[in-house]
Formats: sequence, C-alpha cells, structure tokens
Amino acid sequence: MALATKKPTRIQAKNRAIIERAALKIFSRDGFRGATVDAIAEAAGMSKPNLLYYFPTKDDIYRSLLEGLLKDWLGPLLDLDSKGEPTEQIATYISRKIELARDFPMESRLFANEMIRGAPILKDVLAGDLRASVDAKAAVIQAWMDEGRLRKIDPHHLIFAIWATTQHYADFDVQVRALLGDDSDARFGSAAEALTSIFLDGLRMR
Amino acid sequence: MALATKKPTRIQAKNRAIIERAALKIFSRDGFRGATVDAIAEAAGMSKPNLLYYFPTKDDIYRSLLEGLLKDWLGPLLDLDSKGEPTEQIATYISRKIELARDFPMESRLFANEMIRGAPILKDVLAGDLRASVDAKAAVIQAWMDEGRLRKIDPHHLIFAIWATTQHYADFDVQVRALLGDDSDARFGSAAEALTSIFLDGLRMR
DNA sequence: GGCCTTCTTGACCATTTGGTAAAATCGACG
DNA sequence: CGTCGATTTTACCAAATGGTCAAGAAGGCC
Repeated sequence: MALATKKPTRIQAKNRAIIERAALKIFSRDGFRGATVDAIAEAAGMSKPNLLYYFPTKDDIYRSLLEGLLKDWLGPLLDLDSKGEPTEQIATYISRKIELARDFPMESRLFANEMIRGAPILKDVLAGDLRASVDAKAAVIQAWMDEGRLRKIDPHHLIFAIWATTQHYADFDVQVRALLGDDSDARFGSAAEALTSIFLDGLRMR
Repeated sequence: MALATKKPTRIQAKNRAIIERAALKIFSRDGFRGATVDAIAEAAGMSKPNLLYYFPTKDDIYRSLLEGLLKDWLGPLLDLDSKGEPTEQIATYISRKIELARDFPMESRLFANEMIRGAPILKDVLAGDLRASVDAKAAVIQAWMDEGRLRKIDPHHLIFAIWATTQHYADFDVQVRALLGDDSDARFGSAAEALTSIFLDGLRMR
C-alpha cells in the first residue's frame, strides 16, 4: 500500500508527527541543503530506512513542513478587521505575531531559511496566495488611512516592518539573547511593548 | 612557505579575493553546512585543490568572511552622534542601513544564516564587542529620551527594530519582490521613506 | 637563461550522504 | 492462534563531499 494514498494508521500518524518534529528542528537550524536525513532520523530516534518508509525522500519531509506553514503564519494578518478600531487592530496584530515568534521560533527560522535561499519551493505561493492576501489587507489599512484614522504610510512596507520586527525575535534569537540576556519573559514582554509604542506613536515628541 | 605567515603575493591577493566573492555567494545562499567546497570552487572558476591551496579548509573560508562583517555592519550605528539632532540621527541611521541592505544583500544573508544556526562562530563576539557597542549607543539614545528629545522606548528594542526592518529587505528579498515587484529603486526608495515615517511618527494620528 | 619559489593540476582517499532491497518482526483481526 | 499487511531492521550502493599528495607549470629575480 502506497502509504500516502489511504487514511493513515495510528502508527503512521504518530511516527509522521515524530519525524516532522525532528525535521523541523534540523531543517530550521541547518537549512534544506545543510540538513541530513541521518540527522533527522537520529533526532527522531528512528533508523534512516524506517524514516524513509514514512517520507520517501528528504524533499518530501521538507515540503510537508512548509505546507501549511504560511497559512498559520498569515493567520493574524487575515484577522485584521476592517470594522475594528485601527490602532487597536494593529496593536493586536503585533502582539499575536510576537507570540508566534515566542512559541514557534523554529517554524519562523524554517521560513527564514527558505526565503534566504530564494524560496525555491514557496516561490509560487508567495506570488499567488500570499500576494493576494497581503494586497487585500493592505487595502484595508489603506482605507483606514484614507479615512484619516491612521497616518499615511505605505501599507505594504508597514506589513513588512511588522513581520520583520516580530520575526526578528525568533530568527535572531541568539543575538537578542546575547544583548538582552536569557530571560524569555522579559525579552518578549518588553518587545511587544516597545514595538507597539514604535508603530503607534514613533519616536518624535509631540 | 605557510601562506598565511608572510605578506601575500599579488596572485594570492587576487585569488583570495575571487574565492571570497564566490564563497560569499554560496555561503549566503546555502549556509555553512549546505555550502560545498566544490560549489565554491566552481563559482570561483578554480579547481578544488587550487582553492584549498589558498584556504586550507571550508571553515577557514567561512571564518574569513565573517571576520570584519560585523564591523562593517555596525558602522552606521557607531556613527550615531550624541551631539546631533536625535530624530535626524535616527533617520540617517535608517537610511544608511537600507543602503547596506540594498548594496550588500549577500553579506546580510550570510550574517542571517549564522544567526539562525545559533551563531556557533560569532557567539563570542556577539556577547563581547557587539554587546559593548550596542549598550554604548543605547545609552546615547536613552540620554536623548531622558532629556525629553525623543519619546521613551526601550533603546535596545528600538535598535533591534531598525536592524530587523532594514535587513528584511536583503534577507527576505525574494518575498519582497513577490509582493512589490522587481523594481529595485522603487523597493528601496519607498522602504526608506516608509520606515523613517514609522520610526519617527508612527501610525496614530495626532 | 637558470634557479628557486609559487601556483596549479590530476589522481586519489576515507567518510558522508540520499536512497534501496529484502528479510525479519510486529500487530490487528478473524 | 494463525495469517496477512504494516512496520522495522540489516546490509548495502552509487554519488557527493572535504581534503591530500606528488608532480608539473609558471613567475619572479639574479
């Protein structure tokens, strides 16, 4: 039986999950090219042929991880509510993104690795689904600005800035720790506060 | 003669430069583990043993690239002048960082790769030189805030935010292109403008 | 030109890598 | 408890990888 074709058995579900967790750890650290099947198998506590019984190739494991990643990652943006209070909506978005960076740093680094190497797998979805979603939400933000409810700033760059600043705490975790110390609560709590303050009010005294 | 010990010949200088340029391309895309000496040699238009004549190991090439990277990258921050006008200093810093992202994207991605994998090579310098420099400049910014010349925002997080937003245009170039198009002037010009506006004045209407 | 050093090459090597084949073991279900 | 598909293991393979070695080609300097 070709594994992927029928509904998975209990063992399949369990082992696929174990493998994906292990692969996330390895791929997010070493990138696709740097990761080895042996390393993933060891992290999964499983022999290499056994792992390859569940995912026939290294590529399959990697694609399986990327699949759905974008969706989860984009959730908070999609929740921006055009009928809500603009500054509050933005503040909520920032908070939720910071929580993602805190709770799923390896997913963030996996994505960063895929971008850095030129998104060979995700390129199509970037230009397709992602672009459509982002353009739609950029339009919502633009409408707020046109109504005079927010200062005018290119909404695409605004979205980039929120992505960049929040994901930074996951992707550059080692640097942030080196400069701020290892206390996780302090790092992420003060980050959310500082970012909200920057994005809403900026630096200039009024 | 052990190559590294005496002053380099003309040929050595030239070939080392060629190799470093090629290695930057490969390492910045594939990371340390994913890069191969063969790939670097091919990119350098040179046989592998010949390349290894100039840099005995893959590790040596990588370290050579990282060396000095931090210094160049940190320059604009160090130029923050405590005697200047605060908002203008910040705006200049943002512009210069955007220019670095535009002109040296591979260097940015090389650094990002090193951070993502936990900075095994740079860890010490992060906790040493980098931390000292950043703390010093954070103190300058803090002083401006204490004097009432800038709104109060944790200076470390402010610096992170400027790093993250500017480097994003290099590290996530493929994503930015997918969403904004390939016109480089437009991307970087509008980015500098939008970021300055965000950091100085934020989103909230006044 | 002669000579010494620097540079380049081709052949090679041990290890790692992604993946396969077939046999052995396990587990659910009648 | 026997059987049949699902799972795991052992042994294996060809290609890729980081690196070595000895010999040849090319500079530079008198």
